Amino acid sequence: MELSAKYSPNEIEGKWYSYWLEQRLFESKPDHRKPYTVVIPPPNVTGVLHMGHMLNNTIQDVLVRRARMKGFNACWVPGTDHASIATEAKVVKLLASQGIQKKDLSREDFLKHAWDWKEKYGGIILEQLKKLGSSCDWSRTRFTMEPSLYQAVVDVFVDLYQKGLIYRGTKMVNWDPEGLTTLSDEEVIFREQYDQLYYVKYEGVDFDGSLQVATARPETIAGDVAVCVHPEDERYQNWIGKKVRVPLINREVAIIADDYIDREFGTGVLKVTPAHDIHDYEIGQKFQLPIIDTLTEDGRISEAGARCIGMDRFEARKVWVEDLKAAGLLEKTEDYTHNVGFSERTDAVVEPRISTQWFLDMKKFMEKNPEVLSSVMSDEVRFFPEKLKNTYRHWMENVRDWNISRQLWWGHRIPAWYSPDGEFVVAATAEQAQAEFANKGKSIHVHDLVQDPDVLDTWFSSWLWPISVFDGIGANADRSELDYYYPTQDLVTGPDILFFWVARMIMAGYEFEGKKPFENVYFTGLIRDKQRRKMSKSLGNSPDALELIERFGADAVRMGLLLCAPAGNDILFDESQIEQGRNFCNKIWNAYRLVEMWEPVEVAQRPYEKEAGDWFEKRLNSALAENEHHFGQFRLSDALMNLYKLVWDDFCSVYLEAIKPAYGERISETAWNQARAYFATLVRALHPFMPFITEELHHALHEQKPSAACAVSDYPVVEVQVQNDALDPMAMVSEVRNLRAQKGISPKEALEICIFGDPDLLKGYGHMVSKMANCTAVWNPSDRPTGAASFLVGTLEVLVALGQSLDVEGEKERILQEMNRLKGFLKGVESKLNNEKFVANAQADVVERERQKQSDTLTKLKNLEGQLAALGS
RNA sequence: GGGAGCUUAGCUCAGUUGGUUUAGAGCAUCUGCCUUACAAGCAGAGGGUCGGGGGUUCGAAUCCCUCAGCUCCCA
Repeated sequence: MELSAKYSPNEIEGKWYSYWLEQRLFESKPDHRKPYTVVIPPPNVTGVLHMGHMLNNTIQDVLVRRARMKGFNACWVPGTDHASIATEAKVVKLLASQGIQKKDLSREDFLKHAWDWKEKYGGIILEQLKKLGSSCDWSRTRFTMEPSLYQAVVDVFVDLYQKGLIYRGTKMVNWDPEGLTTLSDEEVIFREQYDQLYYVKYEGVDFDGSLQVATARPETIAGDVAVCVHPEDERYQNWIGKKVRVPLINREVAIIADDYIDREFGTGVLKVTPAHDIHDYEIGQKFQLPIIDTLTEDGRISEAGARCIGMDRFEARKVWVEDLKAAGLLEKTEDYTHNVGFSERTDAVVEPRISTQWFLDMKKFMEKNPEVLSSVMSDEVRFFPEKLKNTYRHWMENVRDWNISRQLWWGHRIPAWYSPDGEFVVAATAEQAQAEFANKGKSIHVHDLVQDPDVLDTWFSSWLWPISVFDGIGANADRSELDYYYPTQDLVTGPDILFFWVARMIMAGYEFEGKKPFENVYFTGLIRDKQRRKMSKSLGNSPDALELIERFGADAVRMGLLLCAPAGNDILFDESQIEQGRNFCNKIWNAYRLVEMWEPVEVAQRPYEKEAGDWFEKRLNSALAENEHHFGQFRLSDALMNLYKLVWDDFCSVYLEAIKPAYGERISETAWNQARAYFATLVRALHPFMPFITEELHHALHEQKPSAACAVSDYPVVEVQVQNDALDPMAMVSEVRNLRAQKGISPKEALEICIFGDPDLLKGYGHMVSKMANCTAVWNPSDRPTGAASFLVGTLEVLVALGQSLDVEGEKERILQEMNRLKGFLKGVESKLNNEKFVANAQADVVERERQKQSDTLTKLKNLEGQLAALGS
């Protein structure tokens, strides 16, 4: 069969993915084996595959495939997240483009549209993950809003309410004026913004003169209910307790004093606007001040705002500034840089707003579940990279109550029921709510109960994911699978959802199962472009993930992403990395072509074949041993690089070249079989990283009849503990080749080299060295050749007779330089050895090593002196 | 403003409790090669006073102090 010189991934990837699915190799059922469980971070149901997903899922797939080959019962559970606010925003936008406003729709009609959208686009991303090669158990695909998972969320809410961990309260929350919903603290993204700081004059009522107040938000002046200074601020002592007039509004408000005030900021006078700032709100509470909410829910000026009513808050700011200026009340303006909160989903500027919402009491929760923090700090749950433990602790120690209600329709509806007079109970169903009311002595007809219109924060369902995908939570829990698969082993996710998701899964794990949800968390980096910019739609710097797979092949893309992706490090994406992956696939492919091309013959194994096999076997075993270590530390890019070099350098450039039959000869059957066996081992070691090409070659190398698919074959194990050679024979080969390059001697021209030193140093590799360097070696001849170029390999001295063509002066110069370098080195070594404190204090093996260095260097210097003398001085 | 972390070759990164032949890798670069597996290739080479300064130590990329620059998290 003629094989193309170029590897074509497109022809084989689809074939093997179908094969894996037909053989049901990714499906998992509880059995006698140890489980290895991974739950996918469920992508948004409306999402499409982007670079972040590819990285994340490639890492998961590497871990899962390796575990599967190692004989674990590997179970990778896929699924999607309903993504309440994100999906609702998309549906609203889609409807708007069709001329339909959400407010004109009933809840039922809107949800129908949303489900239609979900049916149409939901799961696209899962199909895309298959293109990447993800070995998920697709028969287990879950969705956070499917009936049983929905029910689990409702049951959990009721349970936590009954335990007193959930409460309904009125406080200042984050309000998204575009999404028209509250947000948790974690959904507010602070970004630095350049603004103006306005110095506004508040005229005295019962004193002459005025106070100057610095504010960035003049449009909220109508909500001012006081001005506040620091009690010890000498500038304002006389005015505390007096009154000023709110500019343009003319309301008289008191001058109060509180040590919250930062005297250095602005003029040291704060306008107190409790409805629109969390700190002002707290001061307002303390001084029992009224609250004047001057904004509407969509961020416009309300009736209470007195001026600019109905105008957008930022438009109103401009008008306010103009009017203040016109009235002579704006005294100065200065540039001002501060952090402004934006909605994670809609990017609208978030408003602090007083509102009645549902909260999870974090303080009580953590008191009840101290393991949530301690398990991470003690490495019961291990974080990779470890530094994120600090971030986690900081968050846990400062976290405020979790606002879990959202003013949306798409999501799990809050199971709270209100009687006509406004009282509420929490219950899973209306009937149970009715019973609850009856217990309280209230007889209410089911039809008169009104369910809370709000839904729950998306993360209030995803925090159950590692439990709920196994149907192990809620009133209808079935523990049979959960007991087998839980706790899961590894979680792979981005650091951006450490608080949103990882922390809360740990919370749910301990609260509902009394156990951690996973053993290890691997945090990937963010994918950035070459200029370190985040990938984003608006910048247009995000490559089309599927198109990359189409162009380069999934294996190449996976490799390109992994090569430079240590845990927690951002990935600077560059297409050249994917090219490197593609080139590697091509290299492997061509290695296969070479091996297949050979026609073995039944003769005794040749010495160079034997030596090359011995050499490669050592490399193979030490690389496999190193990789066990790398995987233990989740150092996937190191493990991959290790295999890359093993295949490209050691296997292809050295081993295959070494056993390659000379022109007109044929490889021995023994060597050929050995080469194919090594190749098959490499293929299996590479499989977790590059599943497609390895599956193809696995079948090819077993002549289409492997005992099992590569995906479920045995992961290569380390055969023997490797004893490193005293001298790498390839160092000798490189030096000879270097000499050829320097002297312009063709590789085709055979050389005779004289080696002085201990022949044992190259023992067992003589034939291989001869073949690779195209030379014959004479050991320790009695006569030194004249006119010889020389070099050192370790302590071995090598001479190559060049006769007339030798540049004697140049050679001398080179030797002198090398001697100088060695003398400097020797000086360093000897100053250590002559230092009594070193010899006395350093560990014995360290001292011994220095002695070895000394003697080796002296040998080298002696050799060089001999060479110099031989050249004539 | 509070906290965490980073700074090693042109680029991206390793560097294990301070000592492993006076710092390693991949990519990029340079030189020579169309050698019948692969030019998506082969062979070879060059390149860093480990951000600056100070200290501890027999010994510092590694520990401490300080200065400068950068990143992330939280408010």
